[in-house]
Amino acid sequence: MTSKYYADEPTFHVAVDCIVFGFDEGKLQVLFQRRSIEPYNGELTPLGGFVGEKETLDEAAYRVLTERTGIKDLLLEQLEAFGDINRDPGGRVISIAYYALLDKAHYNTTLLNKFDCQWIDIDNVPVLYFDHMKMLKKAIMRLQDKIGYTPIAMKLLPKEFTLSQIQRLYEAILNEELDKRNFRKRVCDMPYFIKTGKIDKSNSKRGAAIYTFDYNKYNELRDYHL
Amino acid sequence: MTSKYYADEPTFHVAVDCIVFGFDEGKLQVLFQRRSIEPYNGELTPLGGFVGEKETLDEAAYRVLTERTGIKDLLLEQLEAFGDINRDPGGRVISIAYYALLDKAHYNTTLLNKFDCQWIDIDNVPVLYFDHMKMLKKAIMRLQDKIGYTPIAMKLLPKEFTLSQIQRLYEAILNEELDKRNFRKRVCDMPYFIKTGKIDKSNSKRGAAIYTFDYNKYNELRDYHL
DNA sequence: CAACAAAAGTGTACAATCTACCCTTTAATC
DNA sequence: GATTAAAGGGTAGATTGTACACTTTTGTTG
Repeated sequence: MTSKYYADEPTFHVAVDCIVFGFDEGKLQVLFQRRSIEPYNGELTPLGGFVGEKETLDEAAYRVLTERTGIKDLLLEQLEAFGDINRDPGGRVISIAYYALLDKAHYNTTLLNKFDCQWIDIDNVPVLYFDHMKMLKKAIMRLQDKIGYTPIAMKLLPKEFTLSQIQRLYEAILNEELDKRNFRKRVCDMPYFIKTGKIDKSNSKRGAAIYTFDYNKYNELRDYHL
Repeated sequence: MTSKYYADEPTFHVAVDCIVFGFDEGKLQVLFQRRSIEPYNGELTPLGGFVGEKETLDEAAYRVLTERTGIKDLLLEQLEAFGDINRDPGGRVISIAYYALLDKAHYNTTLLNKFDCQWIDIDNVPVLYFDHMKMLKKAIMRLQDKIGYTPIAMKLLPKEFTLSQIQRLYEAILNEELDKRNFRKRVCDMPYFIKTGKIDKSNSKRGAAIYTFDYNKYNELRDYHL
């Protein structure tokens, strides 16, 4: 890396590591990849990669995610930079941790094999190396926090969903049971959850009302309050 | 930077930038330094410096702060990594932004001149270069957020303080007036605000009760809830 | 020394929000 | 038409948040 003014300063490898969340069969899941380079070749790690000279940190994270999941519509947010000296025994690497939320339904499963990735239930995550467990914990805490005041969790669901599905999602994220009546009240009070009129019969004989999330209305209301 | 395994990957300059808050005469203030290198030599910037090969990010931030303020007891927390390609016209530099809270009473003012630093009222900050305004805004938002559920703001006050002082501090941070009775109720309900029995007459004829913050008790209670 | 000024200190009623809690509806299946 | 399995809906009580105004104290001043 050449620099006109700062040439005497040290330089570092910079990487991104993405904790990718999905939701399937009532379980919160995280996407891992088998590492294909030394050291720790073969171990599970979050989706990561080095930052390129011509890309921002966000772009690097987005590139890593899209190339390995095939999904372009996802929520991506930086967590924190990790820079302990020996965090990576392969060399000094400063890693910018991200978390991402995506709808597994859009996942290109052929990429699972190509990149040797796998989804793992959140309560079944194995030992992680480096400081990846710290990243995962931070990601979970951030997610738990943030679903309390923004509807980001909707990024984990298909465009159309039932109230029961949202509740199961929230329960999976918060790792606790929620009262059905109180939960539905809160959701239905928000004007950006729209009842489509359609009915989903896949999970009950009676059928459940199908809702969508109106991002336009949500953004309008948010902007209005700023 | 040599690396056994990652030698082919690009490397970057990595810096830390610290938004340092102080509190004086009822005003929230930020510490700036006149930049002494090109480009933008002479402009005001947050306290920053390059990360060294043998230090973590936190250590780099702490080093920059202690060497330029003389203060060792301060709250330091990472905000976010900034990595836009042209954020620094002097070269590609990835900057890890921090914010810090310290008690100006302990500030070594001889260092103000030595490092060409100055305190500026939060409502009087000039145009900032690079992405420093983003960092400042993020720091303020984080601070505003966080004082709602943790007592970090106490790091901005001397060890002993009056209730009026805390209230003025909170008002300065939140940039709004608070109801005196409600505010005092909330503070006094917390068992780690300790009335010393001493009285401060510097600001009123009547005199105000002097309190301290009991960090031990606070940590005990926090730990208990985890 | 009496009046004044300036900040400290205190309590209550109302509103809003959160929480706990169970029975009815619907339609597919047998 | 009996059974089943999930969806759907309302209320009372507790807790929390908010709005609001006067008294106390003591140094200063005339």
